[in-house]
Amino acid sequence: MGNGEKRKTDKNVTLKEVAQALGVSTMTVSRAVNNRSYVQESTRKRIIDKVREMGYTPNHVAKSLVSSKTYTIGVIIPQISHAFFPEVVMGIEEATYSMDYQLFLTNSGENFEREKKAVDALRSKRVDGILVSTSQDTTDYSFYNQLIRTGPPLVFFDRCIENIGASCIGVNDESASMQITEHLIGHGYKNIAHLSGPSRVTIGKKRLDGFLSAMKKHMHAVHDEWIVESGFREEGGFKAMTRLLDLPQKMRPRAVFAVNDPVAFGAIDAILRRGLTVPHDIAVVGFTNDIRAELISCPLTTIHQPAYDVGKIAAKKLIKTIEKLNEPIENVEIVTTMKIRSSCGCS
Amino acid sequence: MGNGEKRKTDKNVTLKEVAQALGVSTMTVSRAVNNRSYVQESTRKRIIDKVREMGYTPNHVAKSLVSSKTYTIGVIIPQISHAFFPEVVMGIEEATYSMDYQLFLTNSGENFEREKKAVDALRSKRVDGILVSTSQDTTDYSFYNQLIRTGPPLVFFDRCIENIGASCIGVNDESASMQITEHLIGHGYKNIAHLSGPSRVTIGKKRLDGFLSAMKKHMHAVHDEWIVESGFREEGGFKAMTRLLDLPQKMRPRAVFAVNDPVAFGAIDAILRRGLTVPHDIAVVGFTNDIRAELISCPLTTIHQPAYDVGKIAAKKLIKTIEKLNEPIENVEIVTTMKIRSSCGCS
DNA sequence: TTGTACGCGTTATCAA
DNA sequence: TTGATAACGCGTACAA
Repeated sequence: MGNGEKRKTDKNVTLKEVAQALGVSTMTVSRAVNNRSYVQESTRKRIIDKVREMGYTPNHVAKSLVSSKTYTIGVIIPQISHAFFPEVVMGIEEATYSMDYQLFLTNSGENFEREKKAVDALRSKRVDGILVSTSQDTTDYSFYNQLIRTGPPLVFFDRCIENIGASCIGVNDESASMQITEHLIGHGYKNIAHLSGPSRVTIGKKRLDGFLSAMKKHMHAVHDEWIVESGFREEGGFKAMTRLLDLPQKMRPRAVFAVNDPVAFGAIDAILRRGLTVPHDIAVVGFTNDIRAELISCPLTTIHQPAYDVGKIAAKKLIKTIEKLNEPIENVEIVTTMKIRSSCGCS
Repeated sequence: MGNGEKRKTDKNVTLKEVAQALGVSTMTVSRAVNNRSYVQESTRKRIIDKVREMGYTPNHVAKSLVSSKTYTIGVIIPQISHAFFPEVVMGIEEATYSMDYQLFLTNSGENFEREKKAVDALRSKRVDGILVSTSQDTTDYSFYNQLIRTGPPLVFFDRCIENIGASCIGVNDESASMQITEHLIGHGYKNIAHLSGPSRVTIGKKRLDGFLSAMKKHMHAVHDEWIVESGFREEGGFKAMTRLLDLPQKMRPRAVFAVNDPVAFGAIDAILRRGLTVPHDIAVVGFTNDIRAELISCPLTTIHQPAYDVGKIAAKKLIKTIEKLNEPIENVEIVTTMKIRSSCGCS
């Protein structure tokens, strides 16, 4: 194990070292490096050359300490595995890249404790702002209340806490839910159930409300048993659908609107395992337009959410909030489109 | 525009402020906050209370400046949109979370210039280490050569530059490619083409080599026209397949091994648009086990890459390299499994 | 045009 | 057990 390799020069080159090598002051080097005026062209050139030669890289840690600005934002997402979120992250990344920020990615795994830990870590890292989509068991609004009052700028995306003093970038959840429910109604379905998200999460509440409005508008009864809380994941959809399937035959719904596509997939799985078919026995629609939606054996009718745009707009909004003094607090609803496929039996 | 809202107290509380409020020195507060010894239990208690009351959060920027340690790693991925990478990121996130690091996510978009910019930005942020999967047009090894010599610890994952002084965490690309090619051969296929990744990217080279070895071993001819460079994305797969389909009938391959699943999807698309079918006219196999692989109308035979594990192991390796003095440089090959479905016509 | 002094928030070190 | 001082690398404010 002869170790003939050169020891790595672990220390980074500093302005001062460059300055000493050149016999000028640190400030002159600083000015040259940052393209400030009041540097003679000749010395600037000497300095830039030396900087290259010595492999100097500016130390943003030190810069941040004096400027209390890190050009960094923190992103907290609830589930990397739900395909919607990576696409949101793409949009965020695009915005941060073009505006010269860096992005800390954290994942709460739908767990509020982990979400709080992430917030604390990000604050300690002195991020300039935070982008959050709340976990499904985030209940303690006072946490965000205080964060918004005392912490860095914050923007919610997709899953928001509204009217708490932060902007929210999402989609038209309520009207889209109404639209897709009415689509079912328009094709003759009357007994429609809803696999709902946790009602304390905005999008869960809004999608439920949209569903209920549509049913009410068309004067269709909604039995209590037809609103089943499923969470946001496949397993939850499977379980919730199982409960519906266990209802007495007469009470069983003829169609199901799931709060999102993963839940719809779980529900479809439950239906098929009972030996029933979609949409013949039970029609199913979702919300998201997950990449799998059009590929499954009975392609899923759903609402397309422009995830990339949500991310990009949210990140831009956050950065504007960081950089401008009086950027207004807004609730932005990006418009969705309905994708009609065969799972609703409407074609 | 009445602005009745309270101005946000933008300044963070510092150790010094806590100290002054208590009439002790900064050091004592520092010691108490960091659970060091030599602090009287009574004063520790007073301090902790005050810290809570004033809402103090440690400033990691300042900490990092003195310790030159940021507990932060940078991750550079080539394509967020390829489903493989978000899953890798999940694994990385899991590891960083459990080891108390934060993760900067950057996306090169398969562009080497952007990749270099990302590296520079990460270095300026003084990350403790970097995790890279190279872009498909990364050619300038000297860049990484220098980075490895003068920069922070670096670990490659999936797409590596080997024997350059950094660890590489990937899968058994060559043997798996050989395996899936032999699977085709074993079912009677002789005229097999390969849609290859860029040969300068390790995984492109290795998968090609595995393919060639298998063909050679079974003494099947490989015409030059049957090796078509496709890149790593669907469009590339579509184009490359089109070239194969444009060959004179007698030269047309009977089966195709694509460098990854997106390319296979593009190829299948091209085949179907010609009015041909898979696997009846042309069999197709891929590599990745993308989430869509089993869902498409003719489910894809492919190699399952444990993306989550790749990410988790790579991040752990990097952090060990950061924290230990003499962590060895390794090439880790995680074992894949073949998923046989109908696209190869072997069932 | 260039240089000097100081401070950002924290910790290591040494003194009390 | 506690405190004073210097240092981390840089930029602001001012002086030369």
